[in-house]
Amino acid sequence: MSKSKGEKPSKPYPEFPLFAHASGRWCKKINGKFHYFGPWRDHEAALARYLEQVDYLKAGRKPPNPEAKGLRLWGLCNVFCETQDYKLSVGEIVRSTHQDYVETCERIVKFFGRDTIVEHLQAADFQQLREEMAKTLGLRTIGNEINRIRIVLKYAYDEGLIAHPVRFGNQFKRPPKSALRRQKQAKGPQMFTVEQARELIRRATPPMRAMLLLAANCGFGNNDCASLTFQYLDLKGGWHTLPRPKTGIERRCPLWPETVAAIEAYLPRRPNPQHEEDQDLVFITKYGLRYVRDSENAVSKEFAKIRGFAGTKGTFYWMRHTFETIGGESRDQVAVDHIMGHAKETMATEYREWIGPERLESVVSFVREWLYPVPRIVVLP
DNA sequence: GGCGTCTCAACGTGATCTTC
DNA sequence: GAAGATCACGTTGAGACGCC
Repeated sequence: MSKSKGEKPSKPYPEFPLFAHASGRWCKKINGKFHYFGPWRDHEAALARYLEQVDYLKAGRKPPNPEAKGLRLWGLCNVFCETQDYKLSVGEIVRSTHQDYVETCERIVKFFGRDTIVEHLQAADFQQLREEMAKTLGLRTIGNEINRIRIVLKYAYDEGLIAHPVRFGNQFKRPPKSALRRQKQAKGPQMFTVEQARELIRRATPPMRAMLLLAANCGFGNNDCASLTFQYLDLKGGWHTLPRPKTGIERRCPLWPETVAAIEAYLPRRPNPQHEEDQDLVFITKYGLRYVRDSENAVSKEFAKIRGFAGTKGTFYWMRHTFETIGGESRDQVAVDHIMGHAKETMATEYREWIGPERLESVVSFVREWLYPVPRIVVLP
């Protein structure tokens, strides 16, 4: 028995994406397979359905059933983001973390589709998402993103928005530490040779020379330099006692004569700070601002110029890596960690009350001899 | 002690605007 | 015109804490 479908219609307009299939329906071939979107008699409804489903079909996923009941992905993301808005407003999280969550929500809505029922997501869906992320993101970033995606979907279960936890599958986990280590090794060492370090210091502007010497001498990073205040700097005694801004970990370090001299050479040229709260900062940009601010890192940018002159690659932070590596050769890792401001919460650090200054001096002298070797006088017998 | 979860901060870059 | 500031976005490293 054949149904009469009438005369096969032509496209209502040239850009219309579907074609009239002999079965009486509007059709489109996607990924090598024919999909049907409605009868000839209602081309607008067929087009609307096509537009709803095309992204899912192109991605090789099943489009959601509009009649299906359950929490939709966009609904979950809205509620989750409202919670994060609140956390941001009361200071529980910072702006960058809030932004990370918003972008994670945007990513899963874009990939899975806004109308996807959360409880319909399966391990295979997450595997596809991971493969998609792997096309553009590094291992570390994929791990962090996977983390946040799991947080969003865990939130749905914790809040009672879905009856069962989402199954992510065995593949949708942070990359193992071994893989992260392999990727790091593949990139090669991120430190300067002694010739590169000397050339960078030699070619630097006065403030950058002082900052580079602080990095080589004390393992300072960009923000350490930008946050250093006179309160924590004893040029006469030759010590700094700046706690690490990132962690608040206490640390102190003896300064080389070269470092003291570079800071003293810079200070007469130090511009006046624009803002009252920056009065005590040692390093100020030529426009009177602090070097590292919310969306600006003038240390990185100024270093990039010097790096160009010196004909080397790397970042300012590599000098910190260099200190850690060369300092480690002194065989007193505890003293190196203290100077670096690393918090290693072991029982030993719990019981250790202090580290003698001679141990810190020994480490920085070791690095200094690497950078500025003293000619040895050999006394012949 | 090891690992997973959650969070935060630092680093890096490019386009565009502003100031000197 | 050059240098620095601003904005936006992406990437990476690491600490705190809880659970097994």
